[in-house]
Amino acid sequence: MTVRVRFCPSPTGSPHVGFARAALYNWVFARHHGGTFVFRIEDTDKARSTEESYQGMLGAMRWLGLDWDEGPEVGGPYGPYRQSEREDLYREVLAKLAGSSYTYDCFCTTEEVDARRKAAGSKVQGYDGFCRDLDAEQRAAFEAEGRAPIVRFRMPDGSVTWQDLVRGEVSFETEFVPDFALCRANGDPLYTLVNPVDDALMRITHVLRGEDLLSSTPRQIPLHRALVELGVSEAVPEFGHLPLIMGEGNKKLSKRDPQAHLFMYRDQGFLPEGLLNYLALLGWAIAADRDVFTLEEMVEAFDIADVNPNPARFDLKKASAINGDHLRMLSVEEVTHRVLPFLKQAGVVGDPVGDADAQLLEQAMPLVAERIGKLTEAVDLLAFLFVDEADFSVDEADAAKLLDEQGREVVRAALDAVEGLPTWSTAAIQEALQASLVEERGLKPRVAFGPVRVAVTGRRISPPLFESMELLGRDRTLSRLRAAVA
RNA sequence: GCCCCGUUCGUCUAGUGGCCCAGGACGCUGGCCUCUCACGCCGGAAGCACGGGUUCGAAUCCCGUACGGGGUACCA
Repeated sequence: MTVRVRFCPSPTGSPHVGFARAALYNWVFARHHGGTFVFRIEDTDKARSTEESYQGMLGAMRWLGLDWDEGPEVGGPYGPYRQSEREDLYREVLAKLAGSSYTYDCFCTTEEVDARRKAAGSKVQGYDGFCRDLDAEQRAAFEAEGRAPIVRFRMPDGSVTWQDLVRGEVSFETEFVPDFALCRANGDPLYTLVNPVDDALMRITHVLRGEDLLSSTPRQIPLHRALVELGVSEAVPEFGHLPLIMGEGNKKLSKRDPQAHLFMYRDQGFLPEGLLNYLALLGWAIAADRDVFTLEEMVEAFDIADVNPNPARFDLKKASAINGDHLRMLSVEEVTHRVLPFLKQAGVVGDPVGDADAQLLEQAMPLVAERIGKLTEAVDLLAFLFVDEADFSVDEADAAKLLDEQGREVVRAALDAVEGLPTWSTAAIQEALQASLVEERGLKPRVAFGPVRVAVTGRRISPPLFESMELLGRDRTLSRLRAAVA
């Protein structure tokens, strides 16, 4: 049997980290088994779905590098893949169900149901089955009142049990699972119908989703069985419920939580492979003593049975650390390529990049590639090399600390030592400063080079000083040293 | 309230009855390296929720309790 899995977000709001994790696990599962990864858009809720959000979902998948075999823009044999374009299909299936004994028409309002539940002192919430066995006369009476019925699924007696791919055996007594609505009174199909119907129609074999949907499974399995019985599909899929990702306060990470937003990580300079690696760790481990790996390695090693069922807290610090490890796995050329958009956006280099800047960048990147944990950090480290001399400024707080009277004295000495250098090279600069400041004046290296660093780069934290001075060039370096002591 | 799921260092995890007086990672912390910051290296503190069983033997199996989470719509 060929594995077919799907990832089916609702385009409401911006994609969040739970989105990325669910997409990742489904994608990896499909790739591991050589199966098909279906991307479907669940936009049946017309009031909440937006085109902007839809575009965001596609953009998020592309940024993450999770490609889909069937879905929007690539098509496939079971399309269309946006539920808003599948309404005819749902109405067709709904008609089949309505013509069977698996469903019944229900005329009750929510208020009536609540009132009856309350009066009966029932512990169970939701529908009470009032309309299950209406006769023709009762139907006629409701219709005479002008009521439009909805279609409800008739839950079977007994229990629903399945082998959850992540949790093992899970079982619900159906007395606690009320008959549920499949459509609105106006005929609009609901998620309860549409999600399992699409899984059935698209021949999905494994449903991997968040634990928040665990309690909808005892409704979906009987519905799937009915669909098989009615010839709509061939088999009931297997289910696996992934642990939820928790945020602050140990609540499910919600769209309201700023840490939840995927694009925040992209904009902060996370690598998609770094974020994905971290997300994979929330519920899965590749080995006992290892937690940095590539997507390919994950595809190779992934087994849904190894996924941990308990919820995990999102830890930004560890996510950053893993991201840093991935950054250091990249070649300098690759880091340069990834950093470039951030440099352009910050206006550090032009767009397109000029020849001189490109050359300078190529020389400077080896100095910064290893010392950043996020792509945006390169911008701060590199800006001093590219800025127009007129716009160069020294960080005030850093200047206050290091360019005091004593610091300026050091800078004067540095200026003397370096001004007449016959060759302007890292080695020559280092030798001259070392001799003058450390050996001659007996200064500790950090005391000697700190003020010079601030004067030349504008900050206490910078790429290595002597290399920086060489790259900056003699003229600009000297003018900055003079400016610092003026 | 009711139903379901879960519970190993602060956090993420390894562990599927003896290899565990519990291993790794992030974080924290002492030190080394060092022109700053990172990186790298060496060391430290820190955990099997609790109570009963089962067993020669339990972090691992069973029951209960506590705690946490999810669900409970004509949302998805």
